[in-house]
Amino acid sequence: MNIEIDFRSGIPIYLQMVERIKERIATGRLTPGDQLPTVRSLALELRVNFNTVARAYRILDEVGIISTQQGRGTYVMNNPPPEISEKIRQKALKALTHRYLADAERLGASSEELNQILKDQVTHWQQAGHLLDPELDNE
Amino acid sequence: MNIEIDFRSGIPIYLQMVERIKERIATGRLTPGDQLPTVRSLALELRVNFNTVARAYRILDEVGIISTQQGRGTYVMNNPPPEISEKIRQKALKALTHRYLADAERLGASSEELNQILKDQVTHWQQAGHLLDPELDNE
DNA sequence: TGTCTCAATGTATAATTGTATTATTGTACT
DNA sequence: AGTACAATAATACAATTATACATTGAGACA
Repeated sequence: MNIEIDFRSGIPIYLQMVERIKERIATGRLTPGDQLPTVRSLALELRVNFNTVARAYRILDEVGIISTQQGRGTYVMNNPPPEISEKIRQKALKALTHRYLADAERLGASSEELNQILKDQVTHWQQAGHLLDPELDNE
Repeated sequence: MNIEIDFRSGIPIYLQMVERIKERIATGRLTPGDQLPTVRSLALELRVNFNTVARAYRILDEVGIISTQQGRGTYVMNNPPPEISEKIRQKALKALTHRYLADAERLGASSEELNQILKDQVTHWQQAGHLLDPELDNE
């Protein structure tokens, strides 16, 4: 990877790594789909603890620049989609809704049941500002 | 098989697969006696290691939903009793709604816009249906 | 008919990868 | 000195993958 870190600059290592990786992506030396070094290999290369690398990766992941996947590795994400026109956006939203309702119907949902579930989840959506993960626990 | 999994959701792949397959069975898209894809073919389709598929199958096997047989394949067992099936159905509906709202959020939909679109489409869906309560607009 | 071979299937175990939690270190400030 | 806090490291853990293995069944063939 050949990233340069200055241990005496006073700037935290993980922040330096975030910047260096951002640069790589911005300049095209890293492109969507590319796998970044594993936290351990990059840590070895930079003579740093792998948790420090993981911290940098996590920051980039939260911003959506890369995707870290346990057991698989970390990958450069697709470039943020260009501004989509309002009409296309609305069309996509309608298609999405159509598919959703079709699936719900297949699941035998009545309009009342759907109404209830939507009200419930939209409330959470608005309160949290984002959506919570569905519950996957068994029974 | 056309199963959808989200590598970024933070939910383990094998658990996502368990849920998706449960949904298929609960909704009758997979019926008793049907053969599931081999661990290798499904793994290839999902770009995943076949052991991950095997892990999902094993979980479903232990619960008695499917039957995996070395050298033969894996098959859907008899339908689970209705009360279990109903639980799975509800959970599937909630997960479906969650994914829908997450996608809609990504498209920049406000709750008001969503409400309008849903009202529109539900009208077409069931002529009788008034899906959303008006008070959802409030606050 | 028997059995041999082999491809396709699931299984078991270890290695690789990221994650979470806790401990250590360094630095600024009283 | 002492305290508080951030950065880093140590350790244990969970998910996924890599590799080798065991089981099954279909076909070849004597």
